[in-house]
Amino acid sequence: MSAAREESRVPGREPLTAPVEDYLKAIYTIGKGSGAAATNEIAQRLALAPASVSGMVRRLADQGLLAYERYHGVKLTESGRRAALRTLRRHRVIEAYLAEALGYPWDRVHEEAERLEHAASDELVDRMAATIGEPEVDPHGAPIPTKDGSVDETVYTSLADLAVGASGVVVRVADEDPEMLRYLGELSILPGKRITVKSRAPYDGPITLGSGRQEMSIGPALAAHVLVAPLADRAGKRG
Amino acid sequence: MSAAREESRVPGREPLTAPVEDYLKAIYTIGKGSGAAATNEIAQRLALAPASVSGMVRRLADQGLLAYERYHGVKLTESGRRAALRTLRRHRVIEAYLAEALGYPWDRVHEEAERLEHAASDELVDRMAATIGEPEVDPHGAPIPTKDGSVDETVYTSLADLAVGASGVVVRVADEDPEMLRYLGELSILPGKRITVKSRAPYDGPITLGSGRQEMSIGPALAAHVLVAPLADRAGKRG
DNA sequence: GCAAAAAGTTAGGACATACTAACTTATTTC
DNA sequence: GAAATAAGTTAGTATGTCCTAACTTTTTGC
Repeated sequence: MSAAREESRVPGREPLTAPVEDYLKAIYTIGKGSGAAATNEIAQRLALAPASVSGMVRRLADQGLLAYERYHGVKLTESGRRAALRTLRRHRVIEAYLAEALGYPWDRVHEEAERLEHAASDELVDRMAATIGEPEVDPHGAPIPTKDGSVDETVYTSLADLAVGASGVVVRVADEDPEMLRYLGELSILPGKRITVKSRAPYDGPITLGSGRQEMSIGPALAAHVLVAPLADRAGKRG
Repeated sequence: MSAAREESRVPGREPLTAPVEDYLKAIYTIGKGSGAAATNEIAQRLALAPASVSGMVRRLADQGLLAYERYHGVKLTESGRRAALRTLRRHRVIEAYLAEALGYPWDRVHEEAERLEHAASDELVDRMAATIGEPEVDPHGAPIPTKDGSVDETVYTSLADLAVGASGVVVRVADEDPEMLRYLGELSILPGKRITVKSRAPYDGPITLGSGRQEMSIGPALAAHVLVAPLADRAGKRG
């Protein structure tokens, strides 16, 4: 009976709990591309008290999922990174599937995926991906990790950093805030859209954008959440 | 801050945890049609120690989900019944969806649904149901509760109880054991199949069945897991 | 380079869920 | 109807995750 309960004691193969998966995801996205994640950042992203993070982080280090030095933040180990990417893949495949196959509006896929990612098996996720044609990005443009754990880690410019006069194609928008997503949708600032920065008012003022014949103005906070692939600047700076 | 955490304190509207949903489902299926559920039965169905059930059952009673009298089993309250049926609906819609939309084999939908049922929102479940045409039963023939909490509670005869010479249409098979489902699939004892009991060997011996031109023999344990709607007996007893 | 501020940690506790061991109540059997 | 058996409960404990309060370490700003 105790044997039955200890089943697969292969080290590092025990299924991770939902909170653990959330920590790993958070740490991965914070420290994306090598950086370390600070306790407070993790706490903020997960809406937890910093003290809780200290505690959890120590346990995760014991499990070999991350490297932890007291007072100096954490970094995922290879095994932690793999686990994080597995969860991220689930999340993004599920988002894409909900949007594609079930007609979910793009502002609500995140919340639903946030719960399903912990319950869906790898097989389910793979079937979903296959059914909608192995998408490479989720509905917000975030790249979907492959099964073997590789992701596109290209770093894009945000609309807030694009020079006046420059153009870019929207590749990705922040996915967590439904209201923001609805607003971006209204403005039709969507992945794939081509946008030009017409002008930028001083003192963090509004940024005026052109897209096709449309012209609009958004604040820098919003602009920071829109990532673009810059296009060869056809016009130089003007404005 | 404490206000933010106590949010929706409407009594009986707090989201239920996965274990609680599992208890309610188990209690519902055990006491289906009014009966009370015994502690040991609940424990067995959930693979828990009876002591754990005693503890949980008291908490569920405090929450108004069931009526509990020490040493005398439990019965769901109306609110408990509603919660159980909500979970059962999720489970069965998910099973049906996995089979229909994602090509899941019928012996594996149960396990996957067992986890997803706790993570899927009502909206997701409703979209799934709509997408596959509002099915009335899951892949094993179990009736899907409607959104407003009604279910078909017809009690069917099992193949083990069908008289020799009698015929019936398979309406439902037990859903939990993948191996059994695969075996039934091989024999093509599937919901919708018409089957006649040809003979029954004494002392719990094998039951011989006819279905179309096919003839086969199964044990009474397996037969007990196949529910049928008896057909008017066209031939009287013979054999 | 030291004081104030920020960041992070430990201590101690809560809650949900499970367990085993020991006990109590109910049911069965003769 | 009393003893044996079955069913169910309580007591005490463990684990995972979270919290607040108090403390320590690091960083920042002059």
